[in-house]
Amino acid sequence: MSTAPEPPVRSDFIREIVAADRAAGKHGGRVVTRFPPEPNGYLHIGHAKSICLNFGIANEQPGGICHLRMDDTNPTTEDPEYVQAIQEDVRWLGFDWRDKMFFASDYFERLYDFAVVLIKKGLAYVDSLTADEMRRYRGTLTEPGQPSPHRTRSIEENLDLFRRMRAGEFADGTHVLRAKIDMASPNINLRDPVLYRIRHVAHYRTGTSWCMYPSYDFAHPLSDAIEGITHSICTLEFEDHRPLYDWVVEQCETPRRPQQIEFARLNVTFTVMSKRKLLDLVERKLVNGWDDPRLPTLKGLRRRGFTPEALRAFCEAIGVAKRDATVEMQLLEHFVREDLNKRAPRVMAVLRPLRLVIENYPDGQVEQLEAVNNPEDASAGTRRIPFSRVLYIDQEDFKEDPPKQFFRLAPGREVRLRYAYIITCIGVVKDPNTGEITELRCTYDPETKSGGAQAQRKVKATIHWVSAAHAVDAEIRLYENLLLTDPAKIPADQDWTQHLNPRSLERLPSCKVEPGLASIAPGTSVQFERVGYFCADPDSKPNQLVFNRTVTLKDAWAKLEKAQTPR
RNA sequence: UGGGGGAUCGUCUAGCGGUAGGACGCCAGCCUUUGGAGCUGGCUACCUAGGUUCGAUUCCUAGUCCCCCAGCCA
Repeated sequence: MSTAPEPPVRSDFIREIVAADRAAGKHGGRVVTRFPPEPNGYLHIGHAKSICLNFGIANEQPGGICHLRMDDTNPTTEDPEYVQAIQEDVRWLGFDWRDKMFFASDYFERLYDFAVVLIKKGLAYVDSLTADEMRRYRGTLTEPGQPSPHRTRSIEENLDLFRRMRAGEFADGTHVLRAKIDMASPNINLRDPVLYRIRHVAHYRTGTSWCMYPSYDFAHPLSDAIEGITHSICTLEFEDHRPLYDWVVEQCETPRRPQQIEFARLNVTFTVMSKRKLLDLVERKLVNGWDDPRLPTLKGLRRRGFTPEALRAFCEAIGVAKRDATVEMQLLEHFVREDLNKRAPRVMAVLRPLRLVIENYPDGQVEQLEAVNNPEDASAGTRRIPFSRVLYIDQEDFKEDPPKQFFRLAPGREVRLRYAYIITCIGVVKDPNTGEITELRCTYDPETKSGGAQAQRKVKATIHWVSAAHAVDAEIRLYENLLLTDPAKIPADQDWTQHLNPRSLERLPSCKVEPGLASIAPGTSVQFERVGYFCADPDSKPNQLVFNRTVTLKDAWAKLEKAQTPR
């Protein structure tokens, strides 16, 4: 398979390094990257940035390839369910690892051998301090650490102890294997980091073959080296692990020496990205599972109606750099709108129905009116929608006492019904007890039918509608920001969930949508004209459709209204 | 107060000694049978102070501020 490399749309400091390395013949001119998630949670949009970067770079280079590797060195939190989900998400995003799917757990035996090499070189030792003691010996940010009393164990004793650790002779926490580097290093990562810890826990892939597991700092660089990774791209917090990364590949004398490069992770306003917080939301049932459309998980975004194209365009637009950055949610929304505007068929849906009767329209008459499916795409064609005497319009499109600049329906006013007629409101029916408006009485002008003689007449507004007798029932779920505050601005001593937006989900159970939608497949995106982009939810049933609002349309009136009513 | 990083429009991001550019956002207007889309115009930035230089966002010096690190997590 020799697909031509894709030209990079824009460059960044990492692509510059890769290009320079390639030009200089470093790594034999090869470019091999990897995306190395730990299968202990679901992927989110921050991972998407990393996926787009790693696969993007590989795809741009002749012969370049990106591996998918499960960094599964901690059996206590990992699960095959996540492995499955991660693969689905990466594929859904549009990337292909071909046959390069790997597991760090497949390297356990080789990793063990590397550890033995280190011990034999006098560069690793078995320590028997408790976790607490080890912490005290480590020193602090400003004070050097002290050597463990076990630091001087003989190579023979270390070899023996390490073998017995593997054999299962010791309980959890009684011994660890540590690198022997420098307890006085100003870089705390170099103060004899732990390489192996005992955990009598079954691993989801290796079962009970092992009762000790390598740490990230040991397994990661070696996994990269084993796979021949050339550029090991990770986030900023690993920057001061790089000397350790280099030490491990150097001292283990691996034939290949990958190079670690760090970039700033993605933050997005009004949402959370940390695994801990996401898990918190799911476990405390503050959201409805990992695919809750309010979550920035890829599963959540997919269910919400975000497309892979939009996500990739977003990841490209945000760039790659080293400074901490928080991208505005509006940028993400911009890219879904841009994508869906080109592709989503237009349909009409009424979210909060208000009954409207056209007094001079013949009772029992039904017309099939022609409507354009997508003004941005002529090939999408047209469809027929039924029109009759009794309709529903959205409550928002009528005001008994319209404010300035409100162009829609009001007593005595006329508006166009999209693809239909111009109507005039001649009466308002109210519930005698509550005063609530229950029905609008209108007349229509038969000459103003769409495409007809008077159709060109200018009116201030066009509103959407559905025919009451023909409409299909639907539940529509509206979403807003998960948080009211940017997580970065929440004080650390505060429970961040206090800042959750109580209106992040609003269910509208009694919506009416046009009949053509009756058999829409879950996952399909449409535009509800004048309202927003929506995606059919898997909860949909034949006579009870469910839609998720992906994003609103830009709304000039909402902005005006907000400006007019100072709080 | 140790070490590692980073500071450019409101937000991301470009710049590699020679007029500070792009995207989102915002504002104004045009257009419109979606107050959508589209189009036009506009808005706002080099952390500070010195120095080198004909010329500094870029190089040097000294500060300031922000982020990360004291897991047997990754």
